[in-house]
Amino acid sequence: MKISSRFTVAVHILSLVSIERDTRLTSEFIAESVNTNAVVIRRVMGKLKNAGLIEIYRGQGGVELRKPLDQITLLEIYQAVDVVEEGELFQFHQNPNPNCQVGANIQDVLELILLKAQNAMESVLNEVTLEELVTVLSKKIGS
Amino acid sequence: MKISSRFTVAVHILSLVSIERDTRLTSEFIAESVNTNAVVIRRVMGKLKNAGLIEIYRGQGGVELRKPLDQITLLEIYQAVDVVEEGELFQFHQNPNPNCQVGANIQDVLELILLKAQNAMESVLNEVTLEELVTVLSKKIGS
DNA sequence: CTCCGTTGTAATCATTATAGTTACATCAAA
DNA sequence: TTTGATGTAACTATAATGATTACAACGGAG
Repeated sequence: MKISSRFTVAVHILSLVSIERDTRLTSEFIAESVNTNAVVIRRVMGKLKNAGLIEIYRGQGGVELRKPLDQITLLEIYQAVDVVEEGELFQFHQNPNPNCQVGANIQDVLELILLKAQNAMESVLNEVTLEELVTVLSKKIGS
Repeated sequence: MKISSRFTVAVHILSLVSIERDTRLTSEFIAESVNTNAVVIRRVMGKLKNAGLIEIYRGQGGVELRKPLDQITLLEIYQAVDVVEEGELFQFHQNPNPNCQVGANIQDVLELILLKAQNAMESVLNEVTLEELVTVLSKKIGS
């Protein structure tokens, strides 16, 4: 199991938008950088737009960030593209036997722990902003 | 996206084995507690056996833990059932454009962060033993 | 030694998510 | 009005998941 590349693609897109501020980016251009189809890019960008992270210009094309880089966290991007449902990273089996003492109670007990685990992962994403990422990326590109 | 129920089913199985120590558990019995097919249980148990967590008796049936409860962490169970590949919780898009500065460098930068995120999640699993879980579960059953 | 219930595992199937692709209506600027 | 871009539906291929059937192999009870 892997978390959909929609998330890493979204980060790629936003980094591009940030670094190529002077260029008028089209979905076709971005698709070439990511190495996928332009429609895939448009779909991800549609979600980023719905989340209020970017503005997309029809007609002539072009994308703009709607928030300062240091106010966009990786968690926001992750949530924008719907890769993991809230509190449901781990799949439980449906309808365990309520007549079995273990079956009747295991999920409540386990769920507490798994929520904590998911939360720990997402907290890391919440602590990193696009600004930090782009700074490191720019340095890497410059060198 | 959700992490396969193999993991939560495996925890269910091991809890049952621990709590029903006096019973000779068959895959059919366990399947009724989980509410699934006996073959699904046997497949998960096969992985737990390969990981050295349980001993399974053919012929008459029956399962036994091969390690003390306090020496089995949820992380070990998670790894035993192969639900997430090591360091690959997040899917990257394959072959980003090496001629694009962002495409050529974004993955290295992002990977560091995502490994940290995965690690944070798995660390929580590593901090919880079956003993702790079964203790809470038993209390809940007793009350 | 044979019988019987159980495990181990292959094979098949339905369902779902992902990602790619084509097609085309809609839009906005030149 | 033309042109090139976006938005989105529709379809496809691929893969993972979980359920199910079938059956060989095993091992204890009689």
